[in-house]
Amino acid sequence: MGTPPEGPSRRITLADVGRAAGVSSATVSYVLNDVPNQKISEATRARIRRAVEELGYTRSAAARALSTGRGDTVLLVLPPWPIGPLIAEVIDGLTDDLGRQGLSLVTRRELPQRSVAALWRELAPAAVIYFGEVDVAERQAMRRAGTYVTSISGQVSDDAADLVTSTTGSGPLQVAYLAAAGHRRLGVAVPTDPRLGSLPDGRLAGIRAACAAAGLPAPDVRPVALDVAGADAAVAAWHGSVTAVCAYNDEVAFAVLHGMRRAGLRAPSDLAVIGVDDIPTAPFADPPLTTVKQDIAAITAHVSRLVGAGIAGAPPPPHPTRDFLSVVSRESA
Amino acid sequence: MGTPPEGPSRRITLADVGRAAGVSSATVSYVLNDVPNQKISEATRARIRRAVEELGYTRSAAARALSTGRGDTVLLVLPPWPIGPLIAEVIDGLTDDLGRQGLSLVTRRELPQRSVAALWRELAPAAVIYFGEVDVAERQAMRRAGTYVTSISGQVSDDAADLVTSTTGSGPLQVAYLAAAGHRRLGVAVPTDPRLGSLPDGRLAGIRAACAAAGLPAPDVRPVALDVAGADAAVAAWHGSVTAVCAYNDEVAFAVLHGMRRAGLRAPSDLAVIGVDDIPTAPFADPPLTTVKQDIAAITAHVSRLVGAGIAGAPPPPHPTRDFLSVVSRESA
DNA sequence: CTGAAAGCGCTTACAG
DNA sequence: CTGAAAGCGCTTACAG
Repeated sequence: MGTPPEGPSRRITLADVGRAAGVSSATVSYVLNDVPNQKISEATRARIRRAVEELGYTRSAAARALSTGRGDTVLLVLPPWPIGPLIAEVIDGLTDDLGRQGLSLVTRRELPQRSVAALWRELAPAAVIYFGEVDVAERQAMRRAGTYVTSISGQVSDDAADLVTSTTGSGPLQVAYLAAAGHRRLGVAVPTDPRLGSLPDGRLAGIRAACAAAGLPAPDVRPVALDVAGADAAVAAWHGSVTAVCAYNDEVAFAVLHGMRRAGLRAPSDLAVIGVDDIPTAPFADPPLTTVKQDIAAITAHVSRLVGAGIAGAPPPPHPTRDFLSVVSRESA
Repeated sequence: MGTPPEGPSRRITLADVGRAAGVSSATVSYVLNDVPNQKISEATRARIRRAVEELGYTRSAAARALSTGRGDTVLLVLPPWPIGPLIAEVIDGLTDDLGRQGLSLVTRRELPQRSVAALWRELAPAAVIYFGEVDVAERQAMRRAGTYVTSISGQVSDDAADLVTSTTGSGPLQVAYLAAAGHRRLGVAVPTDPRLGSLPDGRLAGIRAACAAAGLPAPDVRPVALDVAGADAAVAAWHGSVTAVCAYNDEVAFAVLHGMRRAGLRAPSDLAVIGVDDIPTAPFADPPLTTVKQDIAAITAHVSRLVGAGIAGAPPPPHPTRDFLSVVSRESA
């Protein structure tokens, strides 16, 4: 029913705890926040903690945010492209990892209408994590206001300070794997979803650079739509001219494999195919899909540490040397 | 660097806007919130709106939450099971739809350690949306405190008031589709992931009931692990004894199809297979997967309306009569 | 070793 | 038609 709350539902406050423990609310705040240089006896601390326990006190995020000028939330800005299982995993990992540090992950889709800056001002999050490119001016404004800003990005960043986490290198890894298997003429299958924006370009650049570095000819890049006939033309063009194709991701790889089946071609003999992501169905592709896997758990763990340190004003943790990337070799390449 | 914010980064407040517009902060608050019965001249309103614009004012979520006792956030409690593309879509849709109502979707994974109630007290969200079962006591406590609670659930709910959105029926739909195609002896492929908890049981119950209602014999239920050999035993057992299988979801269907390939069997002639979800790669299965699709956009739109009405204390929107479900018929069944 | 008090930025009866 | 003022629940110099 629409009846307003009534009766015994008053919120338990710091003052309530203080009263129960026989101290002021300030003291409670001190012990709850482990404020240093505040010599409070162990006995008092224990009494306070017990009162907290007994009353079931939880502090108000709003009040805390208001008085400190900064909340315990971390804003993850989701790009407008479709959220795949990978991003889901990232959200997941970040929620867990940050939660362990007392931070609440808040997710916001980046929409053309609503500016991130507006949401940022409203929420006053402790940090914001971008997923991809960051507007330089926006980032600076946030930093000036004391918000830690970082990004999980495919691009190499120009922001020396903390935009460090890179999840690329998948393209080069695909190329290296195929080159090691003796392939020299490579195709690249790029998706056609316009929502992906310039994302495929970055991946593509990585592949092109890797080909050049390895002394391979420039790859034969072709769009593959995610529908049943999407790969037909590309497969026809590749067949004979190219011996292996790097797919933008596993979904595109599935489309390519399907196109090959329609053309009576087999992987890897007629055309080797390698994906990116290792989605759950990758092992059940026909043939089972060789793909590049990102260690999402490691990525989120690192980003969480980065954010934690950044908020505390501590030096950032050393950037992991390994690349969070590996190829899982199955049968398609 | 770790330097604290300094210089011209003071936050713009209601009072600033009031000063600029030559009114009190209270008046600004009134026009910004469209408070009724507060006869403020159009001229004043315009002046205020211009000041807001010029100063780039955005109100502090924390202060607002603190003074109203309720934030503009909506907490979506994510179940501990793995987040698939479907849940990602739900998050997505809800973020969009609720955002349009001025509400911020906040997502929290349900973890064994951290209680939802604690987070709820901290955040003081306007509403919480569960994904599955809700603890009755917890729900009541939240409601008593004025938080709107609802759930997107597979189970039919006992909570007459507002736990209305049901996303099940996929099982019965699978059965109906197969029965219409002349199948009578059905298999069911259930996943083995322990994180799914009792979820498959609900689906299974639906399938069993549908079989009984359609006069079909009880289905032959078998677990299918999501690895390469996972479906082998089940496929061997089903072959000959059963003519079609309902997979718990598309991923399981992929595993079954893969097992069939390993056994030299073809769908649908040897065994028809139908999934649930219509994941992006479903059209590229071999053969293309027939599956039950949920209209996520419609679901999130409805839930958003439900939440919006619930928060406002308005009567809930009529429950949509259609079931958000349809089968997309491809070749596997 | 601990507390009184101001302040964070809003909302909202209440008074005029 | 509009404003002064109390209050939401914290944090944090400051005083003792």
